[in-house]
Order: sequence, then structure tokens, then C-alpha cells
Amino acid sequence: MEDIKALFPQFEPELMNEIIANGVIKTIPAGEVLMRTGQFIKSTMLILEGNVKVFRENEDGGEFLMYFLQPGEACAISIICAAKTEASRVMAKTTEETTVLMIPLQLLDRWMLDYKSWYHFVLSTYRNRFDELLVLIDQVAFRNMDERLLSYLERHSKVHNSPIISLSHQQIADELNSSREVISRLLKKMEQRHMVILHRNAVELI
Amino acid sequence: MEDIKALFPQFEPELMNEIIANGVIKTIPAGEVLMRTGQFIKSTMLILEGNVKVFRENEDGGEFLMYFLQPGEACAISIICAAKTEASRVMAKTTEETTVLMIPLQLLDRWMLDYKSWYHFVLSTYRNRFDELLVLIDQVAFRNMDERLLSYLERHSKVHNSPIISLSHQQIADELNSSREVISRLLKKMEQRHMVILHRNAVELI
DNA sequence: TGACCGGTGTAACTTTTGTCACTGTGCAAG
DNA sequence: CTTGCACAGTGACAAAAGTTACACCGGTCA
Repeated sequence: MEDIKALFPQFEPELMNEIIANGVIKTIPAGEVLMRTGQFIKSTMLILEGNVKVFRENEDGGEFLMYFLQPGEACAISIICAAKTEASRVMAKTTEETTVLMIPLQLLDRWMLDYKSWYHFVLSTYRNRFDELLVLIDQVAFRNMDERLLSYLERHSKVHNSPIISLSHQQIADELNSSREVISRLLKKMEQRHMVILHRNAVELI
Repeated sequence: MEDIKALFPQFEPELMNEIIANGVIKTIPAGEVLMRTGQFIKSTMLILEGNVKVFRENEDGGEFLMYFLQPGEACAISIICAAKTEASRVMAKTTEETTVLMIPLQLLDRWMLDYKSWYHFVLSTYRNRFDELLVLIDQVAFRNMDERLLSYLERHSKVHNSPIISLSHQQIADELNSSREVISRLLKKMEQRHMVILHRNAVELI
């Protein structure tokens, strides 16, 4: 439980006790879908370890990466939907083995009133996700694919704290809702400009 | 004050009294910028009458329509930013003469605790804006300009409750971050398919 | 070893969108 | 009335992105 305290130092002791008493810890292997579009959400998740990608899906199977969730964060969508027992509008997938703390939704409303630190945590979660969506909208509204690809690689590198992005061109294309050939083409150009080094199943940022 | 009660029937009487005692009503002419990108927000606004468009701006002057605000609604961004006294990340413009109720930000935190109806109002404001951003992301991520144009016209028509959209092609192009010629071209095609009738400074949806 | 397969490179082409240049048109101010 | 001007139509072209088709490469596994 010490690791939870370290991840959420802002939570007051009484809240920590409630979290420990009511939360369920679950470990999910890498590459698993942990929330489906349309699925009803029965609990909110705090990420303790690992990494989660949140996607928007369209009718014909397209996926579009929205943002990452990392240890110490919560999914704003899950809080929003859970609060109204609504269906999820997004899909979430682990990229590595991930440990989450699941909190039954009936506690959320009470905690908002009882614990100032929880209230601030939820509001700042909303705010941060909102900001990320604004940045994402900038990308798709104002940027071409080459710039979006670069930001994508940089974001990935930052999240995994490594200059090497271990993904195939196809995976990158899917998450940017583009096609493999386009990504290969752009990556080649970037390699010629000495911005990246291409490996098999990986891209190295310089 | 009766009109405020009619617009916000969910607010309890004590909250209504506080709103009336502390809120400042301001009327803004059509076409005015009521919040600039980067400006610090010193109050939250509830829309009483009229209509507001909220835009995301980029460095080189591009504007991108995010959503509309209508009577009975509040700007989630203004609440989020005001709560942290942060700079606005969006620009808001009236499209008609608009009356807003301005609420000093220092009241927000207390109201969240004191008035359940305010708390629910703020959360549902977050939730609704979040949903609108998700739909917007779908549009730009998965749709071509012709479909986006159609949704844009339908949204406009719905908001103004009229099949006639009184905008020039240039204005439409700006808000979709496209160019006038492209919009003219697509509108012509839509006219040939009997989806719209084109007028000077206006498009009529069928 | 050799068949197989996912991943990658690339050429050729199409579609979509953006840009440039120029024309025409309705309307209002002088 | 005519001049000026914002708005709209359009063809020609360029750029960006998506599609098709195929070659090749480096592993794995029988």
C-alpha cells in the first residue's frame, strides 16, 4: 500500500484508508483491452503501474489514439461516465502489464463531498484531459501528417522514457488513422533528414 | 430575474438568491469577442440569451470552431480555467446579441460544496463539453471535408433553429479551417444533389 | 535448408484538398 | 446610373494523403 501513497501523496489519510478498504487491485497483461466502447462502466480506475492508451473508435474499426494514462492518473472519461452510469465512449488498451485500482462508482459522489483532496484530484483530472483533447484537436485541425507523426513519436518516447519507439509502421498508422505506406514514406524522409533511425519493429528518435 | 429561473430550473432557491446577489448581467453585441486566447479569466459566464461560438486558434491566425454555447449553458473552459486562475486556451465570439451572467470566480469553490445543484450543473457541463470534443475529434479524424461540411451546416441549423444558414462561404471555410474555394466546390456538389439551395450569404438546408 | 510470413521499401496512380488566377454578379454609395 | 466591392463560380494546377501492387528482407519453424 506504500506505493499507492507514493503515487497519490495529495490524498489525506482518511481517504487513503477508504481507498485501501474499498479499492480492488487488478493486474492486466500487456495488450489487453480494459474498456470497450459501449461498455457500461461500473468502476473508476486509478493507474498504479504500467501504461494505458485511450482510443476513440469509429464504425468501421478505425482506432484513433487520444491519450496515454500513466501511474498516478485516472481516466476522466471513466469518472464522467461512471458518475452517470453511462456507456463508455472510448476504448482503452494496456501497452504493458498494468496494475489498476478499481473503485466502485457509488463511492465517488460521497468522496467528492467528504474529501477535499479527492475533489481537487477529480477536477484536475478533468482539466488535464480537457487540455490534452485541445492539443489533439490542434494537431488534427492544423497539422499535416508529417508533423503529427513527429509529435506522436515524441509523445511516445516521453511516456516510455526512451528514444526507441517499439512499434511497427502498421501500428503507428492505425493509431494516427493513416495507412502503413504513408507512415513508411514519412519515416523514410525523416531518416534522410537524420531525425530518426529506422529499425525492424522500432523507430529511434534522435 | 424570472428568466434566469426559467433557464436554470434545477438551481435551488438559495443558490438563485446568491446568483442574483453576486452575478453581473452584461449584454454583448453580435460579433464581439468575449474571451481571447491567452486572456486571464476572472469570472465564469452563464449564457442567458443569444449565442456564442467557441474557437481554438493557432499561431498563424487560423480559427477552428469547437462548439456553440446557448442559453442555459456555461463554458466548461471558463470554469476550468477560472478555478485555477489560468489563461484561456480558447477564443469565444458572439454570433448574435448575447446576454451573459458573470459570476466572480471566488464563489465557485464554495458553491460546489454548498449547493448540490451547482455541483451537478458543473459536472454535467464538463461532461457535455467533453462529449462534444469527442464528436469533434471523430469528425476531423475520420471524416472528409464533405461530411464535415454537412454536419457543420446541420449543427448550425439546429442551433439557430432554422434551415437557413446565414454565412458566407469564406466564413464557413474559416470555421472548418479550410479554404473558400473548397467550400464553394463542395456546396455546389451538394446543390446538384438537391441537398441544399445556395443563396447570397446563405445556405438553405433541405 | 527451404518454405513461410510479417514487416518494410517503393513505384505508380487516384482522390482529396489547397492554391492561383480570373470571371461574373448583386448590391449599395456616391 | 456607374463604380466599387464583397461574394461566388470555375478551371488549372500543386500538394498531401490514400490505394494498389509488387519486391525484398530477416526471422521462425518444419
